[in-house]
Amino acid sequence: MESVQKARRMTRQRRKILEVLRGTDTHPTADWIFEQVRRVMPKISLGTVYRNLRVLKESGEILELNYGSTYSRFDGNTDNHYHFVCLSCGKIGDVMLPLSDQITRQAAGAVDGRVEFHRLEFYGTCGDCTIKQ
Amino acid sequence: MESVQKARRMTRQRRKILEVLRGTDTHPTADWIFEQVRRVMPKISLGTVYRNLRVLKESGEILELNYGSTYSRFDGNTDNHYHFVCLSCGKIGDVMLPLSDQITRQAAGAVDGRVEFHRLEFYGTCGDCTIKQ
DNA sequence: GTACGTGCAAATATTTTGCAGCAGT
DNA sequence: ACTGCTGCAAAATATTTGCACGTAC
Repeated sequence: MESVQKARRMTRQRRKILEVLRGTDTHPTADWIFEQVRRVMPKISLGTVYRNLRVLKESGEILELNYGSTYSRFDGNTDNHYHFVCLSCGKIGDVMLPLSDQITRQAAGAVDGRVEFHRLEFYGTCGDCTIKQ
Repeated sequence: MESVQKARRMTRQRRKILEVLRGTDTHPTADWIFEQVRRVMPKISLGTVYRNLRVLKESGEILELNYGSTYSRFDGNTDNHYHFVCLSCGKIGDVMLPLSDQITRQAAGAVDGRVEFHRLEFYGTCGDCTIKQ
């Protein structure tokens, strides 16, 4: 019943995907990452992007976010941090607020099971959209 | 530029979908709701379920949740409350913890824009799955 | 050399939509 | 009667997968 860990290879594609993700703070979609990588590797396929995003997520090198849309966004910053989602334009930003262990501990008492971590998202209207309104 | 509010009709289908959603605390998927409603309305279509879930969400009568899966789950309890997601079996439970306005206020100072509300999810292993391991 | 990874294309899965007739108000 | 809503089926979207070949180790 033990799950066997596969040997992972750092391919050119995987390295580039990780590089793109670490080089932005826009929390991009799989398709956006695909377009960026394609500029330097025109033959890469979207399937490869998805496969790598899954591998990278499983190994804890990136995070997958699904905040109220039909598609996933990815985050190359794995320090646990909070997000702010703009209800008007859909943009996702980072929130520079200290993580609270206390919140997780509080929940531990209110839940049947073991709480490992928490995720907190703020929703509202971002600065740009407030101006346009 | 004003968005005009449409008159909504409480059809048999819409009423039943809402009833199903309010009658469970399992945070079901659109498909599960479809199967339940189908037992009493065999001719209802999945498209109608999706259309109604959207209308009900827009009018604030239900919540849509997307917690790390490829599909949405829905919640008939709109008192803002927190959720606990089991990483092992995917089950979503409610967390009976008092909502914290303080958290939203704290974020307001750390974000460029207007923060309206927050969502907090806890992740871990639920009681059932802890036993099985 | 081995076996994991890739590109391609087809398959899935979930959600949305056009349309003609139905039904709530 | 007016206009929103339904069922049906097809379309759109996002993601996954089978396969034969390629490549990191």
